[in-house]
Amino acid sequence: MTMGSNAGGRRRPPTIHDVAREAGVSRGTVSRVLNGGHYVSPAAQEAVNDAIRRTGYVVNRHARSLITGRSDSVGFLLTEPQERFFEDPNFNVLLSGCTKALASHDIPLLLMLAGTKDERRRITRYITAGHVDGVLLVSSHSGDPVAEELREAGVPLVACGKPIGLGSKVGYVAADDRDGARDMVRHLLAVGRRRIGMITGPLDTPGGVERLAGYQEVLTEAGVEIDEALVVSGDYSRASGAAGAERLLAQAPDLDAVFVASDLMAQGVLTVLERAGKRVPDDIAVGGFDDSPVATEVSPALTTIRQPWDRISNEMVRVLLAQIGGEDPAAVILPTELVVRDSA
Amino acid sequence: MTMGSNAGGRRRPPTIHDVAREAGVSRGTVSRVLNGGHYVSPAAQEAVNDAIRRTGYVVNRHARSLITGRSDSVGFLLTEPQERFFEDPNFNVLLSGCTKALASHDIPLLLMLAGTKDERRRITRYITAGHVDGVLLVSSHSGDPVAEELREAGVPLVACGKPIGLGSKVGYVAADDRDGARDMVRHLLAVGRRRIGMITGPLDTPGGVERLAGYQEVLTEAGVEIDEALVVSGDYSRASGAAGAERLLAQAPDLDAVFVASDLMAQGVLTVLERAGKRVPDDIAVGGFDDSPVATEVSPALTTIRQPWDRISNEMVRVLLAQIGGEDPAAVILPTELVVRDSA
DNA sequence: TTCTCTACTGTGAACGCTCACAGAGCATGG
DNA sequence: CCATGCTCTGTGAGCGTTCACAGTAGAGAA
Repeated sequence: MTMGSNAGGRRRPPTIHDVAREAGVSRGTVSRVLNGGHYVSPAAQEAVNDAIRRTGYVVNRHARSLITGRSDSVGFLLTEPQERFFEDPNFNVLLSGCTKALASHDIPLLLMLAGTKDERRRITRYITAGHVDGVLLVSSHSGDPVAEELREAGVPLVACGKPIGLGSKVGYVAADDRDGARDMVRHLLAVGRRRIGMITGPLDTPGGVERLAGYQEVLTEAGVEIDEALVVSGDYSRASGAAGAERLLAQAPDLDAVFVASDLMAQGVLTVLERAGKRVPDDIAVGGFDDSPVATEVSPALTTIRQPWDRISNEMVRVLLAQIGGEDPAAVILPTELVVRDSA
Repeated sequence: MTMGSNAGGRRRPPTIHDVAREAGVSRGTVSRVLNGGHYVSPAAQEAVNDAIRRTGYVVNRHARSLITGRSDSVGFLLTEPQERFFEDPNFNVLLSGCTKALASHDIPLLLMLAGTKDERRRITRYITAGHVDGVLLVSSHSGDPVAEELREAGVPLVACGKPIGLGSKVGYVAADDRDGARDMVRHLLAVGRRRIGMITGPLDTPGGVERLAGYQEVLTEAGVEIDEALVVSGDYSRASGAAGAERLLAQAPDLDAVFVASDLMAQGVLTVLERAGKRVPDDIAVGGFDDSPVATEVSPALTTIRQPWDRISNEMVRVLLAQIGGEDPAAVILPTELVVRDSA
């Protein structure tokens, strides 16, 4: 234990050379041990590992990157209007999931927020210069200029949710929105509801469109007439959920259930219903989407569709690393799960 | 415009050598232009800048870091139980504020989440190996082993909120919790309340302690007797706010105001009060703390204490960069602001 | 003139690593 | 016996930058 507790001025850290000398082998052998250990004798292997432990050696990533051309880091890029995502608890789950999945590969995550035009320019420049090996993208909007530019530059890219307007050269991971919506509406039918309204997500995003499609499909299958007045659109935010509920109550007083495309909106809906004197689920059943933390914090607890955020983040990382490794971009659709609680 | 739109396989990017040749100067001169431009003639300056623009040159940070020993990147380290922070909208504001403040210095932020023991080990290793120049720390708990180890290794460190148990070698930036609490309680007194309860934050954190101290100070000054039954403790979460409100109502039915140490808890309080048939603010005034997004989403909108999160993140970055530059760790206390809305 | 000082420029030498290559040792097969 | 192949090891070069140093030119002072 000659290392450590050297408070203040840091001393020069051991290099691969020091390890080689300590282990009685050459730099090349140490390097081979560090990178998988192929073509290394067991004896050398052990000697090197011992030496690494004794010296407290940690690879200098800059030197490695300089020669390999890889940075061994990836960017997490958010080009959405940030308020929307930062308000959304799912975003944090996604971000932390990706961070941890990457950490297990010893790859740091660089957070990149593209708000202003200046930031967009800077970030594009940073990424295309090769300072990260690939990018995890959160941007459901169509025609995202940053994403488009990165795609053209050939940067490995994996989006969360199916991206609009980007070609086939980007991978993506998404929950099966349509199937989730189907499950929820089937459940509402199963508990005896017939006048089922819906508050959709933004309809310029695939997620928003798919959830609406699932809703319509099941009703059609069940022979329930689709009433235009029962569908209003929102943007996933609490406020838009409240607004949607008010419109819905006005347009269709005989509503007996509502499928809300996000839990956050559902929270707004519950507030409005309570104020309007409607009991949930007795008078009106409410189904959410996401299974975000708020689902269990509201009263009654939300029946909702769980998006497998942990799996989504893991898959995003897996697909991105594969893509960095030279594989073709993959599209992954993950199953959702109906979570029945008190609201429906 | 010979660059760009080279879809697929990236070509070798221009180096400082290419720029030098293009500008008709030496590598050294280009390097000097890149690093502040001292001791460079205006003519050379211009020639180099032109050449940079023509070639689309971007510095190779790995090569630079290899020789300077700096990484020109900083870590954002979260050692708290993550749920607590990820649930808190302020955390996102802090994170995005730091990211942007750093971006304006062209310094990437590496997100580091220390949950499991394995992650803690990995992160400590990563940081002490010098892969980041400094660390922005979110960890109000006392006796944080990761932070302690980093401090001992001499890593520049700036905490958000006054850290407990860390020596004077770490900088920190905090809001003036005590003063904020004083302002709120004075306001409650000013609107005629006398039986003022409090739901505190965690009392093993300076923030929690300070807010309680401010509450007690003002009541004492005002000659109001401090009643033990009027103070219950929470942990900043919605659920603990609700629980606190229930205890408070049981212990002190004549309560006419309550100062809640976070907006999130206040949200829980409002729910309980509504259910108990208490009108806010008529029967009971509610004061929050943070001015987080929920403050305006609940009804009635919360009167609260605004923490200057944008300034906090900017200051954290400023202090950290100064510390990396060799200055001594600084402690910065920023003023809070009373925001009067409907709940008190 | 000559000497000094300042402003500017170019030139190796690093930084710590990986990679290609050469070569050693050993077994196998003809 | 050499030829061939395999496993393993060491060596030199080079990744793209900064830094220390040497050196040039011109201005000003002695």
